[in-house]
Amino acid sequence: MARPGELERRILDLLWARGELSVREVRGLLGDDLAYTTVMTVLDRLHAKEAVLRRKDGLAWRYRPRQSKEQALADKIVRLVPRDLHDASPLLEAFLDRAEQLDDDALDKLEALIRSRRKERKRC
Amino acid sequence: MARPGELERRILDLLWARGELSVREVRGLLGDDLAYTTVMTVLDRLHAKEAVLRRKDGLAWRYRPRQSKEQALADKIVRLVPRDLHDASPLLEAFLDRAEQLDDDALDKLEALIRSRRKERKRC
DNA sequence: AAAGTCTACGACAGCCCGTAGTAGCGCGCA
DNA sequence: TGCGCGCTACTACGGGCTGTCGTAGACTTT
Repeated sequence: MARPGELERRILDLLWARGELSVREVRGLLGDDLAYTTVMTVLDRLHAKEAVLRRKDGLAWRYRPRQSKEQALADKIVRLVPRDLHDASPLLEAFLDRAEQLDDDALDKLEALIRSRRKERKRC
Repeated sequence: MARPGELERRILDLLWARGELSVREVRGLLGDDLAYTTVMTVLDRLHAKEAVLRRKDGLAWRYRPRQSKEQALADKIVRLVPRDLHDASPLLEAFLDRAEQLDDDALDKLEALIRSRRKERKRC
C-alpha cells in the first residue's frame, strides 16, 4: 500500500475528471486488477463520509463528487489552519508558490475577490 | 479519543508556545492526567517523524519544534496541493470563500503578495 | 430456470495514534 | 557503597481508518 488514502484519492480524481461513474467504470479506469468489491467498498465509504453523492441507475449506483476538487481542497486547508494563526503570509506564500501559472487575469480576479471580501466584512 | 493526532497537535502547540520543553514539563502543561510515559512516547514519535528536535540536558531530553508553526502549516499545504495545479485561482477563490478566519491583515498581505507577483512577472 | 450483475455486510491485515507498563541505566544521597 | 529517584528504551494493546476481498442475496436478462 502507498500512503493511506491513496486509493480513495485516485478514485475521487476519476470522478472529478469524468463527472459520474459506476463501480464498474471506476474499476476499469483504475486499471489495477482490483476486485469489483474493493472498488465498491471504497465508493461506499466515500459515500458514507459524504465525499460523494450517488444516484440509482437501474440496479446500480452511479457516483459523483459532492463538491469540486478545488472546494474539497480548500475545505481541507481551512480545516488545517488554526484559528489563532497570527501570521498568515507563509500560508499564502505556500499557495502562490504552487501557482506558477497565475496570469494577470487570475491576479485581477483575486484582487477583485479581496476587495469584495473587504466590503462584506465591513458590512457585518 | 478526539480526532487522531489530537494529542500530538496539542504537544506541538505547547512547544511552539514555549520553545523548548522536557517530557515532565509538557506533561505538566497538558494538565490531563496522562502517564509520564504516554507523553514520552508521543514526543519520541514526533522526534522519529522529525517533527521535533531534541537535545540532551543531563539525563533527560529537551524537545523543540523543528520548524515554525507557520512553516509546518505551509509544508502541509504544499503536500496537499497537487503539483500539477495549473490554474490556482479556483482554489484560491474557494479558499477565500471558506476562510472566514482571514482577517484584514491577511487580506493586506495577500494583496501585497499579488503586487509583488505582478512586478516579478513584468521583469521576466 | 440459469447465468450474469449489483448490492449489502462482514472480515482481516496493516498502519497510525492514544495510552501505558516494565526494565534498565545513571546520578546523587544516606 | 548501595539505594532510590528520575529518565529512557522497548514492548504492548486497543481502536480507527484504509486497502483488499469473499459470501450471500436480490434483481435482470436471456
